[in-house]
Amino acid sequence: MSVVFSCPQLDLRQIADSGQCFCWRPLPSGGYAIASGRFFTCAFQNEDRISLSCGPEEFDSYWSRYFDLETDYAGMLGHIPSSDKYLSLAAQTGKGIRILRQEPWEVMVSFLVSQNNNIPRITKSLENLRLRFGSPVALSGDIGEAVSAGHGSLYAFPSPEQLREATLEDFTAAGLGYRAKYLLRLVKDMKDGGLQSFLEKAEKLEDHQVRRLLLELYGIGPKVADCIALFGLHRLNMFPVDTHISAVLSEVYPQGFPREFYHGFCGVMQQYLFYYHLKKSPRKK
DNA sequence: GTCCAGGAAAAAC
DNA sequence: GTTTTTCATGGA
Repeated sequence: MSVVFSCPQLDLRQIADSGQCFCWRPLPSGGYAIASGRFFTCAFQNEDRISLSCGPEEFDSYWSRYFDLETDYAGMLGHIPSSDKYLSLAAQTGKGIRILRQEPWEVMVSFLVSQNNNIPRITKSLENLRLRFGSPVALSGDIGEAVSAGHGSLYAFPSPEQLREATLEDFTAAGLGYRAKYLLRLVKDMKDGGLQSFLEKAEKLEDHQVRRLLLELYGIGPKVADCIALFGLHRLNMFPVDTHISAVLSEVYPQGFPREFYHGFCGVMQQYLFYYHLKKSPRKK
């Protein structure tokens, strides 16, 4: 069973390489196995046409929203003036990137682990958490074959409650390094409905207040807070500054990035800049 | 061996 | 209040 849809501003490979999600596994056949929440699908692309291995009901209720299909990315791209050569080139390079509506908890943990770390190891650590503490996801037959062939994840990301019995040693063994103590505290704070009340509280707040709320959590600083707000809470105006963006700012925008001009969707521009700089950086697989 | 990776907490100034 | 040091770990 599959759903096919068309979307010009959606490139699976670009999204997979954009560093906003760590739960996509490339399949030998060219697509990706994607795990999010209690759902699991395989995605394939042929030019503008995307194919998802799920039923129409699951597409309407989950994946359509996940891929942020109702947001107008073409309009944002069109807002970039040709006078900004660098951003124009970056946006042209990554015009298929969208900000996914991922599960907030998965994003919180992912970017907590991401600090002073590299993408392959982040991916590995999160995968370890799934294998050790997550529940197996239900797969229909054809998906199961595709996934097992690609050694994809067959486990959902563990909830705070599923992680409650985990010890510091467990998280260290998963490869978190010194970040293990951060996750231990985060689980303690978010279990037993803590996550739900946190999200309900955040929903009512302005961007800068959400940021402040996130900063109160142990192990979450400015950059990680912005990433969680952008990728986990879909606050599209957040502009996380990491090592890559910092390099771009000093090289291209010594006066600072014109955030006011892109008010409301600075985070999308940040993704274009990040992806472009990441692609140019020497560290390749 | 050294350096770096989507940084943040703790210590030192 | 601002700057510097420390923190695990694996890969180049």
